[in-house]
Amino acid sequence: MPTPARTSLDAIIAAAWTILEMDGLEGLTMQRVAVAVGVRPPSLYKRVRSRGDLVRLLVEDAHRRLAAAIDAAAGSGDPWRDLAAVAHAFRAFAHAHPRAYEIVFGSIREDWRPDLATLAPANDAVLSIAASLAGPDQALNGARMLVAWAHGFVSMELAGAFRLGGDIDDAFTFGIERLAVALAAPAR
Amino acid sequence: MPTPARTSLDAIIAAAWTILEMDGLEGLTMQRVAVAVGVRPPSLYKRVRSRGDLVRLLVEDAHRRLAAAIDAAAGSGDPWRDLAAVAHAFRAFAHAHPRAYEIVFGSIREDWRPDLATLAPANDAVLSIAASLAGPDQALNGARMLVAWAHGFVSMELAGAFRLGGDIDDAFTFGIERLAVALAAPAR
DNA sequence: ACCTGAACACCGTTCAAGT
DNA sequence: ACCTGAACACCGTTCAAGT
Repeated sequence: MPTPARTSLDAIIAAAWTILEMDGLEGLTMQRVAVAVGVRPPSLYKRVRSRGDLVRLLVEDAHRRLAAAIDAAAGSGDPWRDLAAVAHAFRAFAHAHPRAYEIVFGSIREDWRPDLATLAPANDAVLSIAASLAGPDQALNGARMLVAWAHGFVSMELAGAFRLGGDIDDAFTFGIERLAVALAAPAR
Repeated sequence: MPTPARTSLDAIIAAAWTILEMDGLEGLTMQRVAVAVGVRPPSLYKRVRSRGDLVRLLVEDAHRRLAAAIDAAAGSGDPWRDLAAVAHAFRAFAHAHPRAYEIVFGSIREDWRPDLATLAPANDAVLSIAASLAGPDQALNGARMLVAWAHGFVSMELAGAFRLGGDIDDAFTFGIERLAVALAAPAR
């Protein structure tokens, strides 16, 4: 005799986000998710293959949201302005959703990595900025320099790694300005 | 009646490194460490307060080794040459000891973070390079830009995040050259 | 068709008991 | 003084049994 579904994949993902943003990956247990959606742990396996699978769904979701935020920030037509806008949007996302940011860049695991297409809008935006500033030949190198710097800065900031004082906002703005100069400058 | 010690803190740390480099943080269990040093899990708590405490010891050790590698690479007197040497030493360390690198930059946890003094040699080397290139007023901002870029690049590389093809070594060299230009250039 | 209790193989950690 | 088995409170996951 069929039993009505007592939860859903969407409810599970929503509950997982709440727990993840509160207590991080290590706090995200199947037991806590089960309690949050009102079923017993074994029932979760009707919607999700494993805990790892659930994490993969969250990583994909986070990728999509980050890509959308970056894409929305670009498009002014001025690469200098776009660079600053994208960098600030990137950092703002990380500050607003630190755990989401963390799992996007922190999950080494092959099986948690979403499709390249999910990130395509963000990739395109950054590549276009880099091509405008550094020329099409150096677009990929330039984009990698931009993303590496932005990710390194934000992840160190979130990790509390900037411990020598000074103004962090100022350091971020400094980086944006000098990066634009560096990309636009001819190689020495 | 006293019993002779059957293991030591050094043996525990050495075993932990082997396990960590092989299977990462999640593979580092007290049970596996105990087996590796030839005691039962409860005995580990005579040398180490907790698993977290053991991880903290590893993080400290990794910090020291990374700082030493960076310090050794600098000191030519030429900031352009030093910048390249330090960047390559930094990347080489990450490639040679990916898990050690990972726990140095990846551990958000307050209680795992070692003393600032452990990193002092590396901080000094990078600050000195940045001061030479960008001037003393922008030394801290410049150093933060350098470290953010290097860490972002290497961590993305280790995570397999550069997925659009192209030559990664080339992108790294490109970054070094443009960073030097960017720091040495006057603000626009 | 979905949910559940019971079970299994793991964790980290504590502690009384052994030597 | 150090080591151990047993125990506790947790994990993720499977599966037969219930509705």
